[in-house]
Amino acid sequence: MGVDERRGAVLRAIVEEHIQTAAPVSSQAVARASGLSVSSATVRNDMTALERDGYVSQPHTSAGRVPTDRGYRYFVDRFADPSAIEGLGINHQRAVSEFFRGTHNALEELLHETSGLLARITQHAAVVVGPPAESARVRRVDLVPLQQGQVLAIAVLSNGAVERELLDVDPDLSIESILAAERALASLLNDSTLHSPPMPSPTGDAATDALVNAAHVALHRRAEHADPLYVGGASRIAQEQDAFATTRTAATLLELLEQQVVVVSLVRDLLESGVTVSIGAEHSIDELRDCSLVLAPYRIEGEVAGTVGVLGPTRMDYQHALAAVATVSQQLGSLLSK
Amino acid sequence: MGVDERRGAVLRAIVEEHIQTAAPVSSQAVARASGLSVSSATVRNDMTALERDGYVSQPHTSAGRVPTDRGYRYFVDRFADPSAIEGLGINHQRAVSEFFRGTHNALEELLHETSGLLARITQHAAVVVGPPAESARVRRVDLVPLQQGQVLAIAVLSNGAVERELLDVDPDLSIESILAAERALASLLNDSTLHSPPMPSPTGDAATDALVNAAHVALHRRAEHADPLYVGGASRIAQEQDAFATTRTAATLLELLEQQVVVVSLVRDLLESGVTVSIGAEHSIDELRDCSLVLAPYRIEGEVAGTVGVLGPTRMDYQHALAAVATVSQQLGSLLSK
DNA sequence: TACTAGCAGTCGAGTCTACCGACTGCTAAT
DNA sequence: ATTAGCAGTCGGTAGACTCGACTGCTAGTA
Repeated sequence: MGVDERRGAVLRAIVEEHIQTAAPVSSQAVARASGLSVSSATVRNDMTALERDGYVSQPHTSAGRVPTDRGYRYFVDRFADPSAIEGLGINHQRAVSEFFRGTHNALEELLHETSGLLARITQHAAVVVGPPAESARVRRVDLVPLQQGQVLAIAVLSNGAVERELLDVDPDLSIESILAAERALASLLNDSTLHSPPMPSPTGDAATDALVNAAHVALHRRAEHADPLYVGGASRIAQEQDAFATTRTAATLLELLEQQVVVVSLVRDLLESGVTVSIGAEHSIDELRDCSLVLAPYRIEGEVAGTVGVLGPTRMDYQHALAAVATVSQQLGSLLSK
Repeated sequence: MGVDERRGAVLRAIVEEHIQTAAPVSSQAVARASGLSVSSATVRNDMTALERDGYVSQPHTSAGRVPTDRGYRYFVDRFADPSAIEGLGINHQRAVSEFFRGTHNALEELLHETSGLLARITQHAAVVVGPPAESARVRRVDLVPLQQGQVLAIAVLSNGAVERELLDVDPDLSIESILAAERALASLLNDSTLHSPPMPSPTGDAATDALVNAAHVALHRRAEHADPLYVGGASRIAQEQDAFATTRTAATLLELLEQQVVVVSLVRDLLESGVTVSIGAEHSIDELRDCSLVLAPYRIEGEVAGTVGVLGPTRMDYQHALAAVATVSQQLGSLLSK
């Protein structure tokens, strides 16, 4: 076995051991656990080399080594097999299957529950990004008068999502005008996507036209900037006492998840560049310095529709997380494709 | 000033000081801050009496006093004026007004954003319980076929809420049957509440009847057990380092909020018995032993429709929290009443 | 050249001690 | 009834010390 190969094995042992124990890993522990039959002294030599190259670091002089972001990266690229669904364990596999075999409600709830499932099996916070409303076709449009001067515009999309916007209208607007607007909207939008920009489409009646336009604009706007984020198991972040040492960071993390927007765009950016594992400082958001993100897109009828992901400390079980997101995304996709 | 009166003042000073400093309060501090002109020795005597009666306690022998749940209770009952909206401060008042003057979307979003507002001004986690769907009238019912064998049932309620359930149906069901079912449902439900139990209503066609019934049952079930909880500022819980000493409790708290159901029923129970402030162990849920809950119902057209509340450590600023929930609930109610 | 054994050195973490200071409780005086 | 003053209690902090888990290095071996 060449020396480079052995160093890889040493790094692997360090990562695996550290993931298990959460403590710096000593040369002895590696010599014992790696399966290599070399002495701890040899491991020590390799460790200094690994440290020189930036794969591991020492918290302080007389301590074992801890993987750096770069070390984790090497480990993931080299040793983690994303297709290894067997990394899940039979119990979790069964849990996933059962979950998706059960009955579910409209899209939003399914996605929310999926994030809970993923959190449960990975023991980390989980995120699910829904399919963008853009790609779904409009199945129905309603304009429902709620009270004087208020109309609720509702669009039902082919994927089961329901977009709605409250509109303020002229209180004296007649029911007939609303109905006319509804008809006009229906013929305008049905079977098209909400993504396409609103176009004027005169019906002859000014009040009706105004309402049609307002509803169209509102629904379009919503479809534009809302692919919602579902977060499950956020409380796990608070449990990760050791990883997010200061309570401070845990709190800011939770806040970040509450705000949603940052996370959504991060996930989208990562996935667009084909990244499925983002480790520590690799992503640019400062609050996520100590976190890793393991992602998998799910496909509806072949098209990438959204993303499921796990958010945990950099010291996380990547094998397991990868297997979990792979399984869940696959099953979610096939359920949604039906 | 009688001795009982003075003891009340001492207790008040202890509570107020403790809320500010988070530390046990010494007799000197009380003598200095209470406005009473007595010596610390006198205060000490009163303190032993207060301790004997269970209003305060000593963390250890040579420490100051800390209010007990009972002490907070007395303080709230006696000194906190729930109608004291001026306890909010002009800035917060303005923030609330501006929030409600801005435009908002459908009910669910408004409530969610309201929880965020309340969290922001109180610096604690906030909850909003939505109006029960039961009381709202049905404005529209849709049955939208999504794909072979799937129909989405949608009910739009007069309060702007939209309830939906996904139904599995016979894949060969004709469009006409679905339309017929939709018409039947509309005449069955329009202007009534979802609360009333489903009744058979034969139309003559078996398949249609089955669908009508399935939709009705599903929507009714949903209206029954779903008055949803909106949680804002959950991350504040993690920030309360001192109050929820162990990370453990913070995590379980967050989990509780995620599960929703426990909190919803607690809030409902409390409000039914007219309680607006529940302190520490007063509520029976063990995980909330160190928390207080400050609630205010909001009314839509005179009827109690839901609740807004603040969830914080027992050591919280009750004055401010009371003022906040009072203002927010009042404004939320009047917005929803329109 | 590649590896190993063994030793010296480093440093964190835990324990012990002593001490300071912040309180209280009590007593005696007003 | 109130107060002043004093003695006693106890948590928290700082310093000294030890222990043990490491590493790095050097010299020796295959």
